[in-house]
Amino acid sequence: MTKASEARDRLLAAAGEIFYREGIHAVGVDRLVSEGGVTRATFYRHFPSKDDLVRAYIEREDAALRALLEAGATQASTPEEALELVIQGISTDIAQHHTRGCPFINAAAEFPDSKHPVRVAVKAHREWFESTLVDLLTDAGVDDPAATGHALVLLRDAALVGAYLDGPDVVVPSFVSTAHQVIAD
Amino acid sequence: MTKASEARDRLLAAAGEIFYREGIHAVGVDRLVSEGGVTRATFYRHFPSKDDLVRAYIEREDAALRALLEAGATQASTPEEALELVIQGISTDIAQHHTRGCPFINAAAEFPDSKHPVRVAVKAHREWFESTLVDLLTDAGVDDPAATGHALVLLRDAALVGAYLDGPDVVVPSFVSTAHQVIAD
DNA sequence: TTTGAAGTAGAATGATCGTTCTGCTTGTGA
DNA sequence: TCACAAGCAGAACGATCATTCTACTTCAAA
Repeated sequence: MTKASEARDRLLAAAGEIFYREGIHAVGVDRLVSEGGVTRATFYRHFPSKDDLVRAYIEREDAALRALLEAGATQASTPEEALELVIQGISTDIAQHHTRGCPFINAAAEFPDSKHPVRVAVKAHREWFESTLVDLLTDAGVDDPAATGHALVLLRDAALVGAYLDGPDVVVPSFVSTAHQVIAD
Repeated sequence: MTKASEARDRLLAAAGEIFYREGIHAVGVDRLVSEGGVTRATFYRHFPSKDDLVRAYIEREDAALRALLEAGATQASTPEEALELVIQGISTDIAQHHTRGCPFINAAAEFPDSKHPVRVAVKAHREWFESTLVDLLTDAGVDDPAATGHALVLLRDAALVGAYLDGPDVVVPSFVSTAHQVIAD
């Protein structure tokens, strides 16, 4: 577990907001420390470099989505209900919080090297998300859960990107109906 | 029409390659002029600022895709055939050229301001692409061409992003089959 | 009681950013 | 012939980049 630290939490929270809203290479350490209410020394005490803060930001987004899915999984009584909760959870998440696209896709756009820690973290997130969907689809008895799971991952990508570039009002309903269609087979 | 200039063409071609492969904020003018075989003075003679070069890069990508679709449209004898050529054209384009994601989505990730010229150019491209698809779908007599056209735009987004992050071998076939399914209704 | 880690504040590093400048050469149209 | 735009080469601008540093304070555990 990461050590508890108010300053670290403040910095990471501010960085998450700014990185998502304005991009990663576009914001400097000056912005990060001033908006985080933290000094440069404190920054580099907790993160060896800016890249490490970026990786922590990606892993934080990953953890948030895992929590979202786990909440749905424990709340549901059937696999079908769990799938429905996942779809609804993603929809409200897109409409309310992730209005600037997919944090993982956006980060990947800025890091072309697939071996960079940020890209590795993005890959890990996508693999977890897909395998979790495949498990749910298998439990629900869907035909070809592997292909359906992959299709749902792509659908979520499209929904997040589309909500950013075309607006959520058109895209989110389209995502919900297409997701149902894909699951129903 | 833009004035003919070897140096300008060289610079724009090199910039297109580098921006797409490595990102936009990540590459400086030094790289652009050295890889383009052009001096700084020539750079700023043709483009008032780096932002203008970025906009030219986006518009160049837009023009290339318009050419791709127009080639398919003139080659096909029926609307159904034209749609098929579009799907196949996008597929081979993703597998062969656009292996680093969607240039428009990637650029949008780096430019949060929706009024920025780059974002305006991206929006114009997406609106043209969607309306062109809707026209084709209307000619082909598909039910609800507006919704189907929008779904196809999202599918292409997902295919480009997925091919970059998960690999084209899994994603492109999935794109083709889902596109057919959406058109068939 | 004391040691040390964690915090604040701010100066300073060298590198790179986008942009502008001075000179010199070349080719083309008036 | 000559004027001028387009190209070359490279220095220089101030600003900002990520990172490191010194100096002082606070506070909890040993």
